[in-house]
Parts: sequence; structure tokens; C-alpha cells
Amino acid sequence: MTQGEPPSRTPRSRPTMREVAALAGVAIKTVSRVVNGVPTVDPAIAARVREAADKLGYRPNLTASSLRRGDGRTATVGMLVEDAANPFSAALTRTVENVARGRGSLVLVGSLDEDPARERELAQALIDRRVDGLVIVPAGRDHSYLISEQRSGTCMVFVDREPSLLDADAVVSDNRQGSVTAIEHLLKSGHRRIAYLGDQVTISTAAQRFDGYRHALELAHIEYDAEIVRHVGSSESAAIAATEELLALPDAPTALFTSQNFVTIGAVRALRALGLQDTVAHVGFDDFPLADILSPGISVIAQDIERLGRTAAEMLFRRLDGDESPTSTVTVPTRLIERGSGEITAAGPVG
Amino acid sequence: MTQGEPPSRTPRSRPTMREVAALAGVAIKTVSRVVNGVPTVDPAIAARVREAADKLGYRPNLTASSLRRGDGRTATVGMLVEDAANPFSAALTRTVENVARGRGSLVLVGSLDEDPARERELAQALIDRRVDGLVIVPAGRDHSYLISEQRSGTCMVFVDREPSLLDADAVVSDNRQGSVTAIEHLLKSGHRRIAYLGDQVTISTAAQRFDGYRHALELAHIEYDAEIVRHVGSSESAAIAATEELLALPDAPTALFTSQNFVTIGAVRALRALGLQDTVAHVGFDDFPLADILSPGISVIAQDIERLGRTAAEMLFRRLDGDESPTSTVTVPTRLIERGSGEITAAGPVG
DNA sequence: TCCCGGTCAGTCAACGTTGTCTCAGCGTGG
DNA sequence: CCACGCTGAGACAACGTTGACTGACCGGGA
Repeated sequence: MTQGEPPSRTPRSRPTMREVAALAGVAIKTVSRVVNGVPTVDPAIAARVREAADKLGYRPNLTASSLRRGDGRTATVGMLVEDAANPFSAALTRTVENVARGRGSLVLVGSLDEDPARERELAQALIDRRVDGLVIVPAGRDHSYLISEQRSGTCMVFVDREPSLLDADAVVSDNRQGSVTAIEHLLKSGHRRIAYLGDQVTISTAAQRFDGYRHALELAHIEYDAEIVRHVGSSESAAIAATEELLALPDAPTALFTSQNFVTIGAVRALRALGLQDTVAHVGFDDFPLADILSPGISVIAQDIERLGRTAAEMLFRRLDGDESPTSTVTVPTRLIERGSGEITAAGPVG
Repeated sequence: MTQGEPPSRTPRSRPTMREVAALAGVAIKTVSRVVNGVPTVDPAIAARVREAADKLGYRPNLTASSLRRGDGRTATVGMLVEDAANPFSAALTRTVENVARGRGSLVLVGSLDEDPARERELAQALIDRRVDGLVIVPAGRDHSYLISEQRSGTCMVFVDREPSLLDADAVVSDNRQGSVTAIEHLLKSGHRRIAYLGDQVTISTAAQRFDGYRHALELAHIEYDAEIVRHVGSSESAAIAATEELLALPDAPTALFTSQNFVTIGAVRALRALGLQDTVAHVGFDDFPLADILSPGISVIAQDIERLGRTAAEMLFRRLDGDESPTSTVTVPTRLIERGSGEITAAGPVG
């Protein structure tokens, strides 16, 4: 731990337009015009103003500006995700940030940790700061508390999960079809006993993915067996335990479908611990870093996170630009990535 | 794509204290008092005000409030990271968010992508929005542009990399010592020819880590050989190419030290492609998800990201609380995690 | 010469809120 | 019975900025 000077001797407050105006010998309004690039200012005066501003280290106060301006825009959007630290949320945030940057906006982030109360709290906190719009990966199942905000003119777009009890734009992955694709892929390799391991079905995406699983089995005339279906949370440890249980069954599954990131990783760990990674087929929903480097590589149904985020942000800004069309839900397709684990045949390892 | 109603029939603007006051039949100031929980309000009147506020869906305008308030605080802090999507930045952001939440603050994030111009731009954008403070993982090598902001009372803390040409608080990992630990660990397994693969040394952390590498060799009386040292960028592909080159040398290294996340992953890929993952020892700087699940597991020098972020945020808030002590740089220790790859002996695989 | 239109800087009020001050009303004690 | 202090609500101005308007000045056409 090294030491230096105190960070500021004279913590005098920030210069305002008033001070710039005084130094340049003009009216405040003229400073305002120069700062905002209004062309009807004499170039000589404008130069004097800019010089004064630079000298004082003047920076416009956007909060004051947004308060006074007609539209009240703050050039800030709010983003509520599950957890800013997890790869899905982080990638989504980054994409939204990119679109926002193109519009001169910054992003305020908040992590919900699957807590509906926190969702409400943070949404309110964002609204209190008068963000121009909200991008939400919701935690709760009741968004009616946002109706009044929507009426008051706050734009909002839901991502990954659709809103409940609220009519709002949304962008979601085609979860059901993704699951169907996964199961059909496993069926192709001769599997008939395919276990399902997923998040709690109270989470809508988990419900949709589970629904896809059942639907695909039905199409293949395979009877649904609740014994090889587990709705664990989204924790790795729960997934590990469940995987071990499933594989210890007398009539153990020959293939695994895991419908969420952490569940997939838990299953991978369990399979490797049991030495079954080359014996039991496995397809996961959601891609994850380094899935390709494992052996076997983990086959996944990948979501197009970049497209989810970009679409959501673009919808939001379109609304901010005055788009009054009916709300819509955009479905983004998923993609099967074959890496080895999903291509293990019912008889044993591939090749 | 499904359809619904337009999101808001009457986009009337948000109710203000004035309207609440009118409905409750009191003065605006009284509404202000109720909203701010000032106790000297008649309970009956307070109840009437609250009722009116609820009825109108009133939400305080924090931007107006912060403008008027004496301290001008916005309850918002700015966070500039390398890339909100990468695991290090994401984890750091989340930690800062957690501390901020405890203080009623939200976090505005911006990604710099190692671009100094972007750093300046975004720092200005955050300051224009009057964030209370800044947490910065800097991209540039000249932070003098922040001196005037600091003088104007904006608090700032640097993380991961120290500020240049600016006197400010910082929290960094003990990069040099981390490297020394890594190299000494490899030496212990009998390695004498240890390659270095890292980011450009213009990045201060890379320089420090490289410095640790050289220092450790010196301590062990091993001559430095520039031939087995590569300063590639932080891209996986460049790291793959460099690793392949190194291992194709006539006098190839028996161990690899990679000083950055993506470089480590590139090296892992290259080693596996060459089938040398069990032959060439490898220690990486920075932990990464699933490093433990590979075979062999990748031994790393792990940074304590949680502590970096928490310490930085706490320093920031201490400054905001009026701490005027001299600036300081806190060094956070790193930790060696043995997982297999770093324990391969010079003769061949361990065990 | 005068008037008119155009150009461009300045004045004033307002955005939504809160700090400061005022003042009405009440109870208390001399 | 009155002066006094206290409680609690309202009036007013101000935070830093911008929208709407005003008004000074200039050049050109009648």
C-alpha cells in the first residue's frame, strides 16, 4: 500500500454555465447555445466561450439539462439482468450497451438474483432516475406494477422471458423448438431413454424447454417417464446430485438433456466423476465458454445472445423514437452445435 | 412474433409533486416532506398525501432532487471496464454493484475495449451525468485529463491497473508476486526452460507480470532467453499461434507460463491440438470458469476479483463520505491453485 | 431618409425538487 | 391575560439548464 497526496485540496464545486458566461463576458444563454452547437452564434464569440469553458474545465450538467428539456430524456437506459456476473447476462448487457452507445446512451445495470422483490425495487430505482427505457430479464411472474410506469411513458422491452400481466415488447429464444431439436438429435443416435434435467418450471423459459422435451418424446411415441425428469434449481451442486441419482437408477437413461447452463455444467462434472462422459450422451441448452475444449466437446443448443440483446435494444430505441405500433414478441431461433457429447450413440461411444 | 396493443394509449407525462399536492390539498413542500420521510408532518396529512401519491402513481424525480439538494448526489456510480462481457469485468462489476446497492446507489457501466479515446469519452459521459464517483479499469496510459474532474470533487478509484499522471486511489493484484509464485512452482517440478506468453507490455499489468517472470528466473540463476518469450495481444488466436511456434522450437520449453486469461485459453487449445497437454507443464495467470474440469485441470494464479471490486467500491464510498486521507494503492494478493497442468514434471506427466 | 426584415445576443420563466424562512396556531407559565 | 416558545405548514427562491420571447443592430429597397 503506497501513499500519495489527498485527492483534492480545494473540493470546490463544478463550474456552471454562469461562471463560463461571466468569464467570457456573455449571457448564460449564449453559453448554452455554444455548448449545444447552435449555429447562430458569432464564431468569435463562440470561440471565446469555448476558451472560457476549457479554462474552467466546464462540463455540462446533463441532469439539469434533461430536467429542463422538453422531452426529459436522460440518455440513459436501465438494464435488469439475472446476475451481471454470469456469462449470459454479461453478454446481453454488452450487446445492449453497444446499441445504446450508438445512440449516445449509457446503461445502468442491476442484478436481480431471481428475486421478484428486487426486480420491483430496482425497476423503481431506475424509473426514479428517469431512465429513458428499460430492458428487463424479469425475475418475477407479475409485472402489473409496471403498467402505470408504461402509461407514464417509460418504454420497456423484456428479454429472454416474456412479461406476465403486462402488455409489453419482448424478445425471447425459441426455447420449445430448441428442446425439440435437442431431443430429436438424441433420438437420431438411437436413444430412447433420455433424461431431462432442468431449472424450476416456475421460470418460464424452463417451462418452455421442458414442454419441448415432452413434445418431442410424444412425436416419437415414447412414453413420458417422470422418474428420469428432475426440476432442480439452477445450481451446479443440485445438478450434480441429480445426475448421479439418475445414472444410478436400475433402468438408467442413455442420454441426458440439461436445459440450463449451470445444470449442464453440473451434469458434465458428474458424468466425468463417474467416468461416463464417453458413454452417456448429453446435450445442454445454452452454450458456455470452453464447451468445445472438453473431451468430448459438449453439444449444445446455443442461444443467439447477441441477437437477443441487439433486437431488444433496437426495439426499445424504436419506441423511444415514437413507434406506436402494437407490442410484439420476437422469437429468436436457437442453433444446435454438435461437439461430440450429443453424438454418442445409444450403444456406446461414437467412432 | 405475437402481437398486442400499443404500449400506451395516452402517453401523458409523469405526475409531479405539484399534482400530488393539488390532489391532497396541501402545499408542494408538504408532499416533499412526506416523500422524504420528514417526521414533522401530521400523520393524518401524511396519510392523505401518500394516498394521493399512490393514486396518481407518483414517483419522485431523483434527477430534479439531486439538482436541488445541497450535495448534488445522484446515488449513481460509474464503472468503466475493459468489456462488460468478459468474466473478469463482469465479476468486478457485480461486486461493485453489490457494495453500491448497500449504499442505495446504482451502477452505470461502460466498456472500453482497451481504447484510451473511449476511456476519455465514457469518463466524460459519466461525469456529465454527475455520477457520485468512478471506478475505472483504465485502458489509457495518461489520466491527467481527470485532474480537473478530481479537483471538481468527483471521486475515483482505479482497479486492476494504476493511474498514470494522476494521483488517485487504486486497488491492484500483486501481479509481480503472482508471477514469481507461478515460476517458482514450475521450477519446483524441475523445469528450467519456461516460456512466457503474455499480453503487450504497454498494459501495466502485463509488464508487472512479465517483470515477475524475469525476477523469478534471476533468483533461480536461470538465464533469460528472449526466444521463448512472446508478447502477443490478448487474443486467443495469437496465443495459439505463438504456442505452436514455441513448441516447434528445436530447444522447446518444457513449461509454459501464460500471463493473461485469453492467452491461457489459447495455449490450452494449442497444447491439446498438439496432444501435449499432459507433457508440457502450464500455469496461467487469472482463473477462468471450467479450468478445473479439463484434463489435466489448469493450474492458475487466481486473482481475488471479489476483493478487488469490494475494496475499490469501499474506498470510493469512503471518499464520498468525506475521507480526505492521502491517496493509496491497495495490493491484493493472488493465490496459486494447483489443478494438474502446473504439476507436470520436467521429465513428463505427474504420477 | 425611413422602414422593414433578418440576424443574433440577451431576458425571463420554467423544469421538479428542496433549503430557508415565515407565520399561524396552540399551549404554557408568569 | 399576555408574552413566549414551540410545532408544523406554507411561501419563496434556487439548483443548472433551456424554450419562448424581446430587442438591438444592420443592410437594403422604396
